[in-house]
Amino acid sequence: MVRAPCCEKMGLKKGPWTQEEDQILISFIQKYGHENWRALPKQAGLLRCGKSCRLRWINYLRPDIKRGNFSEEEEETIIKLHQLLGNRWSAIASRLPGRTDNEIKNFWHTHLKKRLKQHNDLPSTTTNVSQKMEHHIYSNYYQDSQNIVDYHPNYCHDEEDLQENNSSSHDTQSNNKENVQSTNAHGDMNRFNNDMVFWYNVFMNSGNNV
DNA sequence: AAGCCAATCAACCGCATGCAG
DNA sequence: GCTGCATGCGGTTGATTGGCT
Repeated sequence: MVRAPCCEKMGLKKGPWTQEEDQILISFIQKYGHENWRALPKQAGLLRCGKSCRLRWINYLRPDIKRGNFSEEEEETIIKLHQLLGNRWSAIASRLPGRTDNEIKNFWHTHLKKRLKQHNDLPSTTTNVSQKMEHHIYSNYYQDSQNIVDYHPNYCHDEEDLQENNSSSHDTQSNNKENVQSTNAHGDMNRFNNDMVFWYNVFMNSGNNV
């Protein structure tokens, strides 16, 4: 719809945050919360746009943020969730306490994507469950470039959608899904649905075991 | 020591969505 | 139902850092 005014045009500051700005933002939010991001910088005396403040708070200053390297468990969770949800980083982040969508997105692009690409090259040497899972996923969905389009998990919304996975969709993205899938053979669709249900179950059951 | 290059990650941009009037 | 505002989200950029020659 209508875009918020650009920071530059408003004479607002861009670029890296200073410690001083961080402090101002933290103490303001601790005192008054963040009901209205747009009004916040003005009230707090920051020369930033609300969007920038929100991002800084969510991705860096929030007290419950977990910083540092991702554990193996977290890595595997991200991989599994990415298979289920696609590039829905905020949905993935919501299942990883203390991690932000931005952090996960960066981690995916810099580490996991690369790592999983390598997995493509070692077909039968996998030993543990997660390795087998990853291999299964990639041999099914990623090896064939055609499948990347046809089966891309972006088209699946989240667990709720998966549970009602055969039903029709209710937004534009899902309409695209229908359009894309209508060009596929029914057999492919069934395989897709079966696999998605399978991985959904794997994921739901893996919580305590990974 | 200097220069180059790749990797990393914080931050920005633009679009989508939800909601109130 | 339409319009406009606020926020959320995903993609992308660009500055910084670290490793290599």
